[in-house]
Amino acid sequence: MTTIRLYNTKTRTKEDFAPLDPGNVRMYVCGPTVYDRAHLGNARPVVVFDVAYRLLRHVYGPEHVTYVRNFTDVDDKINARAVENVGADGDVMGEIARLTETTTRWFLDDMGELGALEPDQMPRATQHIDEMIAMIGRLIEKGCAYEAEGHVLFDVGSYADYGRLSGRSVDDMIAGARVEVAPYKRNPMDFVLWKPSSANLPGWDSPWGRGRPGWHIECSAMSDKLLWEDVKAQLSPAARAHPHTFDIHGGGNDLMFPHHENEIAQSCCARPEGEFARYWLHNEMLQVEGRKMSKSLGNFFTVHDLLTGNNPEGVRYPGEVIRFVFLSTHYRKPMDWTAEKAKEAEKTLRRWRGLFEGVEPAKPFEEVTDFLADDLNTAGALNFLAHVGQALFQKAGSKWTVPEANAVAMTWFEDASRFVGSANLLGLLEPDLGEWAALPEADLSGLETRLFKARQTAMQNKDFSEVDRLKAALVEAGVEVRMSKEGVELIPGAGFDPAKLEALREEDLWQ
RNA sequence: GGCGAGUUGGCGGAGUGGUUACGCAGCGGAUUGCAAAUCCGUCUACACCGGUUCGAUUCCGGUACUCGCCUCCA
Repeated sequence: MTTIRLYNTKTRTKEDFAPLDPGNVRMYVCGPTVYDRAHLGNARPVVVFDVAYRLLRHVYGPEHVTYVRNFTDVDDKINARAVENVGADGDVMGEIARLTETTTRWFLDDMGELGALEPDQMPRATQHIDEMIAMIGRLIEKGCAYEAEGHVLFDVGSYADYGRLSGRSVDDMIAGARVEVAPYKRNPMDFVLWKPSSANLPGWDSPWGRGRPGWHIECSAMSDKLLWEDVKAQLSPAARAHPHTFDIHGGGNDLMFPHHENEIAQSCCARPEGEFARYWLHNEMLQVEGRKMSKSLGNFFTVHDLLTGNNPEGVRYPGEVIRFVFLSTHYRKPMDWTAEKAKEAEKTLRRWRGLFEGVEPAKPFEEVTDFLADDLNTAGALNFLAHVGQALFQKAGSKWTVPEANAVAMTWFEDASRFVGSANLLGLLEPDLGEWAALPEADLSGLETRLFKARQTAMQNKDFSEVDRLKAALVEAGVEVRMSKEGVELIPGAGFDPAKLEALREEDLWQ
């Protein structure tokens, strides 16, 4: 069996991944707060951990892997946005329900376009308030949390390892803290587990009055419930006895502190006989055109903006292209989204698509697995595929001899052609993904015939004016035109516009 | 200030203790109604300084620079 190696933030080393129970591999990833469209940065962890999920499924079997990603649907940002949006009826609660439901669906749609499989479970925070209240109660019992002015706070002084994941000491953090400290806090670093809520905002009854949970406790409670309490009876005896409750916890590295640090403190203190996640994975941040993505710099894009062409280039980037760009940078390196990169990605995909056209998808081959098993080396896997493509290409063009240097690549031919031929090759390990935003396709056969005939006539007349008009019209519709004596090839490009193409068919030019 | 990551040719980006990465762009040529595509050929590398070594871009130490997080933000 393939040994997966993962860089564990907790130990700062690449480790062999040994599941607590190979029959029940469990991964939790922090999901979005649902108050707006997902931006490009939100998408990176989704794609990264989608690859991790696929790899785990490939190695341990789909039925032996559980992936949980939450939706944070109770949060200050949601409340604030709802208050902003609310109509004349002043129904803030109704607006919150509408907002969270809509943005949740948007998120799933957009991520689906990027070829991300849906996690096995996608809990919403509001569905697990009871578990959060119970966990907070346990923390108070154990002396790790205290009530103050309607709030419940976690006492970081009660957890000796606080700061270990992110490599900070509490003293340093206090010294460097720039935020004003609420007077009721025992320690400036103490964070909120429960806070009061006003009557017009979401709130739940609790031993500490009507209120709502803090952000950090949500993930602790949901991961504990779904990846430990609900499944521990089915675990192997060894896994049940193991101090760790589940295998992998993932997220962006900006969540390392304070969010993940706080999760660890909460989960470990609520269950002092044990620990929490065994491997911690963090993806690096995304940049746009070399700079941090921010609204003020005007380089802020939602995934939807890129998919639909609502961006400075006015280009609709298929999800497949976006995914390719993501995968071409290792997840622990900063990734720079640039229009040029996206253009290159599309070109490469098209080239591969052409090479492997008509080849049936088949089972993945182990070379790709090996790359991914080495700490999710997606860039290496893509490079490997590029090599295979090169070999295939050279084999296809039989005019000349294949150089000795490519002899090794040639031996991959059989497996590679079957695998890479998949229209969904960026699934990398599971070629059959179902529907997602692939490169645009269109029926251009009639137009090809028309253009080819016009060109044949023109070759005899030596009058190419009509051919040029037809070509210009196609280019205008975003179609790439290739002509030769043998035939005409029309390829829809990034700027392809089906509506314009349909309009073309109606014109006399084409009759 | 604290914590962490990175620095490969014009650009992107793998990889390796000694042998061409690769792609894009460029240049020269073939082909071509124009063009595109394609083909052939070809130029630019491993931040800097030490150390280990027969030999380092690859390992170790230091310097410089860049970036991210520490603040709602993935």
